[in-house]
Amino acid sequence: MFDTNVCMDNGAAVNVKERLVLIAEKLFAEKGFNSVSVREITSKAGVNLGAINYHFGSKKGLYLEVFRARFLDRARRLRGAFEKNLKKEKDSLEGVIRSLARAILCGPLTDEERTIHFKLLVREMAHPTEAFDLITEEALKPLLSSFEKALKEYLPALSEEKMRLVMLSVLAQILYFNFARPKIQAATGKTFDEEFKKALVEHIVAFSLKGIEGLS
Amino acid sequence: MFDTNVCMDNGAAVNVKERLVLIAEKLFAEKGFNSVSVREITSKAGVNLGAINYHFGSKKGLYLEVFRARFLDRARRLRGAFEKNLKKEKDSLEGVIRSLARAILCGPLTDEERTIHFKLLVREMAHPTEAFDLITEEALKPLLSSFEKALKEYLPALSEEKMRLVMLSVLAQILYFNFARPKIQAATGKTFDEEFKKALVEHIVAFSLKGIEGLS
DNA sequence: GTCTATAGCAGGATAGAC
DNA sequence: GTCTATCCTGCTATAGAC
Repeated sequence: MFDTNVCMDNGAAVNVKERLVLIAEKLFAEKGFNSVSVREITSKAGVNLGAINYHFGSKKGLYLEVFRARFLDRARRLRGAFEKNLKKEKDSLEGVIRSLARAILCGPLTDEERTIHFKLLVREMAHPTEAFDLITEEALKPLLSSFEKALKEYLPALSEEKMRLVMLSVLAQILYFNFARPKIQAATGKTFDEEFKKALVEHIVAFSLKGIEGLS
Repeated sequence: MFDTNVCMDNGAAVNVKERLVLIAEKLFAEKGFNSVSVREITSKAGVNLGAINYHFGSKKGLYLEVFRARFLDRARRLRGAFEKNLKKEKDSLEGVIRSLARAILCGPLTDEERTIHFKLLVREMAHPTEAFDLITEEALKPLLSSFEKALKEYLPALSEEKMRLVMLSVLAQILYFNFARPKIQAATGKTFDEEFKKALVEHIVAFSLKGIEGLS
């Protein structure tokens, strides 16, 4: 009669498995793997305590599923947006930087998705688990090699080593502005609204563009 | 006869309380508060399980003591080094940036101290606890206002808002290069030795200097 | 001050009814 | 597939011997 896996939650129909992944990634991003309990996940998802072990085998299995099912999808959308931006932007170094910054900060991700995405990423970078290789191979390498290839067109003389450092400096700012919101708010006195985010994008583009040009 | 609080550990004489703080800050930095147990701390410190509650009241008390006794001391040394560098450096914007970058990355802290310091800082920025206010008021604000004051001399036209963003961009890179070592190593193929660290300093100085100049 | 023992609780995982 | 009840482990914190 009814598909008992499906229910209405905030207007979005999702089954139990999906709901667990959705709630879990929020909590894992916010507090880290060890600071989240299966009891918290299941109660917030409104499902049974045993559901995680039934569907994913273990808490760790759910954590990995978050990356397989959600993180990688977002990473692909980010990379797609970057490459689409590249074609639209004017043919310049600034165009390349702007394409990346816009893809990540104004791109296909909602504000909440972006927060989750980069908090998960930073956590894995600081304290790698089994998900680290997956992220590196399937998400970071493809995006960074696209970026590197685009940069090389305008900076043919820049050594590969400097190129890597440049990409890390840009990444550092993007990750930091997403990760350290409490500090950013304390330092600037601003709330993280759309206007402020746009100012951040402009800042990162301007700062990084000159920084990169200065190295060549 | 003997002071039973004192023992030799790797050549350094420290009492039980100090040993606990020393070991605890390493573990808290590496894994985060919730992922470290008092059993792990006491056993690695070679002291009794009850010692933490006896000396600090609770695990949280020990965590706060890490910041009061160790973090703030390092922060003061960092700020002192920055201001000392400022006097020695040539009178220029580059001198200001270099003073900060050198203070933090080649300054009074050992490599291990720097790793611990900035991992603790990033954790508090991402997920503030009671220690956050302490850090902000006693460590970050003093250093950043020194930096801001020095910058203003060479960039009188730069708005306060842009100044704040600049400082955050510089901080972002420093934090990231200290926090995301696994990723940095994966991306560059380098080990984190002295030579590589020097290259990182040079990179951050060069990248940020041009980035800042471009904004004025 | 330092130790052992243990209280008291929360964690992940599982078994078995429905 | 879902639920409840429960096992067992590990946690923080404390009490009390020495």
